[in-house]
Amino acid sequence: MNPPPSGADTGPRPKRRPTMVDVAREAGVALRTVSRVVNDDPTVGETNAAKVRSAITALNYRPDERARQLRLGATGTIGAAVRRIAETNPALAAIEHIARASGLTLLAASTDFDEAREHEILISMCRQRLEGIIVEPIGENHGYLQPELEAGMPIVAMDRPMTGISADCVMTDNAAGIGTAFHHLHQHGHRRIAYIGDSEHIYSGRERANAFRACLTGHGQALDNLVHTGDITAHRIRTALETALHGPEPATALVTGNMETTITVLRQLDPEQASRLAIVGFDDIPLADLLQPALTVIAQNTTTIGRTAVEHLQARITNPDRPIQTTIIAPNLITRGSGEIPA
Amino acid sequence: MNPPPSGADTGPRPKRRPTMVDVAREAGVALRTVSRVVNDDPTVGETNAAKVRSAITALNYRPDERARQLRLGATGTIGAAVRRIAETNPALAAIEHIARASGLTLLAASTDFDEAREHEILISMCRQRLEGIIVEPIGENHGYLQPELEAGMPIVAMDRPMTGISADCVMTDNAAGIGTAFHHLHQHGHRRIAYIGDSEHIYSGRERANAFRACLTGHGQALDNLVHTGDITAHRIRTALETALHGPEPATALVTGNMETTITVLRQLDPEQASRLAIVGFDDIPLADLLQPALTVIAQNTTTIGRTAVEHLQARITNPDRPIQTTIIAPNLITRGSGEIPA
DNA sequence: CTGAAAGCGCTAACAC
DNA sequence: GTGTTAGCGCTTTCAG
Repeated sequence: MNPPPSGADTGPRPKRRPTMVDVAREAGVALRTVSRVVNDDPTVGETNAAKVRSAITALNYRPDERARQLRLGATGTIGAAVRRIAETNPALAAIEHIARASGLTLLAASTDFDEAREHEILISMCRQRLEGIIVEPIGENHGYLQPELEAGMPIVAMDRPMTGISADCVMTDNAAGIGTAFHHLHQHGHRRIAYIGDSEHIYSGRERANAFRACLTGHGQALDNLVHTGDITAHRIRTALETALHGPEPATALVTGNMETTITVLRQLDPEQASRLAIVGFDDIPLADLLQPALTVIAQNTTTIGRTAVEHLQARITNPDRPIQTTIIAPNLITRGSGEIPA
Repeated sequence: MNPPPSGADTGPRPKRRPTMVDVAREAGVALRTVSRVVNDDPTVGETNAAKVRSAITALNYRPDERARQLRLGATGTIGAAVRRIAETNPALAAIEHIARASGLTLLAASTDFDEAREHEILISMCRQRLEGIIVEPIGENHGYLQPELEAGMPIVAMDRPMTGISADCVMTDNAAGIGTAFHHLHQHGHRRIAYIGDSEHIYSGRERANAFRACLTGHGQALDNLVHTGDITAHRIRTALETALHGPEPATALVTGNMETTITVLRQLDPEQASRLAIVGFDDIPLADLLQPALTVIAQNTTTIGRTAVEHLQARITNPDRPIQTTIIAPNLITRGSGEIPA
């Protein structure tokens, strides 16, 4: 009913943001000149530059990055599809630092361990024409990315390889890590060493379990009741622990296959047990040094992994035809106490 | 020197991705028809739709989301400028979930506790015309955002308020949390309770220290040597602990002002000390239950905070003129053992 | 040093 | 149902 407040064109400011054309009109110069000022092109007369700048502040003008990118053809952004953003992930932290140092923006999203979600995120990133994508693969079939690779979208896998397509990959040397853990416990006198790990449906779960089996047979041992894999639930872990620790030949040492397994195991152990059972966990854990005993771990070189992933991505952006590379990075043993408990 | 391989237009495929025009040509239909098919517009004949679809797969066409957004005027993306991506941050996790559920993409970046970096990220997000921004403020002066707010960019602060401008904000009730911690220890018989916290240059550090002082004076106590604030370094924490625990009237209980302080304190305590000193930490800590004694904490309702931040953002996107709101969310006491040690 | 005009890839009036 | 056409806001030849 009510008309806008009197004063024809001083009413409620229209919500449309001013564009470069508006600035040009306000400054009384050509569009081209505004563009030059905005992009710090030195070939602009000081008087005009000043007029443009004051028009910019007067109108509250901000360049639209989307239009710029559309015209330029490049987004200056790389994507990271990780399993969990917002959770400790030193590799992602490294990726962010390096991307920033290279002048790239990072668009990060969580796949949340969900294959459909991963698919959605990756396709969306492709449609946004990101310069490249780093992904911690989840799904069992990434064939749908084949067209994207062919169209020249650089994609690098981190932590596990892709399935069904061949792409660059950076990951930890799982077998070496398990070997180091086993060897360490063996050197401390343990002859019955058990392994509890993640499901063998998952690539790293499979790799690590197999590596552990190889350690056992390499030492002429049978696998009997020493290797326990599956989903990580309190119930399954408890059963595995009972089998391993209470048989006729109880294990005196334990290798846990990833961070989540390690934590679940520790929650099942009472302090007295924890002080007698030697444990080496795969993956470092925040606050591992504050536990009693402090936790000995196989720590992935997460920073190196993240850095290498960005480097591979940049190399492929520069040269799309380079051969596909897989880089395996050795983890480190960090001794803190739990792995040095004698047999 | 060498000409491209013979066969004029079958040479190495040009890197340019096909556009809608290419698809239209290939399918022998108009651009508009392709657009309709891509956007699932039902008003397309089945024969044409089929032709378009096969042209799309033949050419390996993917729509360019940037052009689409430029034309549509909306990005469907919100930004989160947090202190540390890739570190445990349940609020960020909540933001991501809700954003996704609302069909919004989340662009996350780390300010890394760096004021200049924060400035850069926020301005960049504004230039990208994100639908809105959630920020964990770092800097001491956010006046540079005033023009953005005026231009209608929705910005919500999380965890601390902005300085120098007024914007929506969601944060924890710091005073209530400190009060709860103090009261809990007091109820367990402690009469000398010390506080060690972050620098009072930081908003939450200041709020919590002041709240603790209010608790002391409210109980008729002097502040003498009981409140220690400053940067979180091992050296400063050690000094603070010595002053608090070894004076003529040693404290029997301790409130630590944030997660980092708590961890640094725990690293300074030998197990014997830890078993006698009552501690309540502000902020929950992963694995707090595995420590000995398990750590009693004031846990922020991080999920609620994240959810509320997105809700405020969406409300402001919908109605830019709504009054500015600050929401304070009470934290919870989680008793695990360390806070229930008697005096 | 500056300005007019074309076009990045897409959507949406508006004809037919 | 389908095609024509004019932009979204920017950069950039190419003339002045």
